[in-house]
Amino acid sequence: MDIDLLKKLHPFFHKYPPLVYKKGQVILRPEDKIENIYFIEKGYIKFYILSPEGKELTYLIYRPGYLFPVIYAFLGEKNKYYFEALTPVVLRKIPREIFTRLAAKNPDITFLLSQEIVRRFVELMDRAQFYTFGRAYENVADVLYTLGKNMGTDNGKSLSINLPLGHKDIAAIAGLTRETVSIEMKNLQEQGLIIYGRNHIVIKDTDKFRQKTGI
Amino acid sequence: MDIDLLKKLHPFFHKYPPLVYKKGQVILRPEDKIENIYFIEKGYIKFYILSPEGKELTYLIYRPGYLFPVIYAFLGEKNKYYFEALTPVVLRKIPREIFTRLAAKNPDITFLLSQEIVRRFVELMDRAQFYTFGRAYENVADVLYTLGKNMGTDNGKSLSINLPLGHKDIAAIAGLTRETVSIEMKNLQEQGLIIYGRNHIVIKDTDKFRQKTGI
DNA sequence: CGCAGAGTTGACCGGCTTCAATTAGAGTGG
DNA sequence: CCACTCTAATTGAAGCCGGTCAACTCTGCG
Repeated sequence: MDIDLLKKLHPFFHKYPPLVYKKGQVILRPEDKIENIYFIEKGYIKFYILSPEGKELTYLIYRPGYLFPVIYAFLGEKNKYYFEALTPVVLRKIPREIFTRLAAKNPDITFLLSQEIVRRFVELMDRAQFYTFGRAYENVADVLYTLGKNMGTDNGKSLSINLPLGHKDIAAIAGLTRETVSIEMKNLQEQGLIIYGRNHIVIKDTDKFRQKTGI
Repeated sequence: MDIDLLKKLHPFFHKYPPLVYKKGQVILRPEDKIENIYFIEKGYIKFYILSPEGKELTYLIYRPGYLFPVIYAFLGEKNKYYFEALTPVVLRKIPREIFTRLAAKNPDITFLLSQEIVRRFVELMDRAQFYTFGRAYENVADVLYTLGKNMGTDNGKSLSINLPLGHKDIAAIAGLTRETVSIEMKNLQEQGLIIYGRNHIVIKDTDKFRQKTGI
């Protein structure tokens, strides 16, 4: 787990001053030149792109312990993406070249980071299946389940996601419209599979949820 | 470029005997236990998944110099994917734990590999945009362009992809049906933007292609 | 109280899929 | 070299899912 990553990286970043962002604030936008690597100490970050027509597609949500933008940490290309505080966050930033040197000297960090990247890669591949083949309800179900697994707390049978996710946030992850997500969320609630609240979503019975939704 | 990776990795893998596969042969399937890491010395590998209904989704095509399955090299989870020879290939395989040790001792290899993984990550994210927002013709255009950039030879103005890609192969990458791809490929040919042949695709004028297709 | 943002509902539309029938082309064996 | 086979590609018709648009409700909050 990336708890390791949090432990490993924290000492290096801790000497830099904490940066606090409020929910909804954009930390990096496409035009920004990437000179720093950010470390998430607290809170959640939404990583998304805006299509030319202004539609949002959320690729991933980052949790404490992760770094961004990893792409530029490794490749140094031009930025195309948005990084936004999904909740209040505390970050630390470190100049890119210092991070690169750090990674070169600490192969265990590079390895752990690679693991994390691969893990996210797999997550994106799984999502891609639903983008292309999935029905709307499968797509929504997969988003909820994936969020639960990655961000949620596992209460044995149930799974709670304590994030302020509105229908449109879910829509942006699922690649659907808000209206469609509304319909599917209502279905899931009526089937008694989830509880949906302002700041949390609960998958009541994970096995039942997966079985009923077919994911 | 991963020419570096090829150079870096070749010495380590060279002592293992070459494995030859014919076009169309499946090298790894979901049921297989992953005990080895494969290195592509020659040829191209298709990396895909089969949905429960039997539909194929091709995530990526790997070229010489790359390793697979990277996911299991780093994570060691259960395999879900297919790896198949898209052309005749020559591989070398190395036991997983030996590779892991190799990576731990050579941070430069881990770093280069991470770069490659991130590069593929970006490729997949770009594709995801077209899965969700794109029209069929944009989707197809993007597949061709991405293949050209990654696998093709750049002749200044034009871009040749020397792979045996049928319409259904392109459909599996684009996440569309073969019929739809047929229509879009015909459009592209009639517009004089591409030449399509049994073993090659040529994007005649890259700039014009991008401009006309809007990608 | 009024406003803004979030969610609901329903009608309509359109692009892609699905299904089916046909044609074209490549590879094989006699 | 020609029939045979199999897969790939083409074409067309029909249907459906989800998108779009618009009107409405609900909620929290200043």
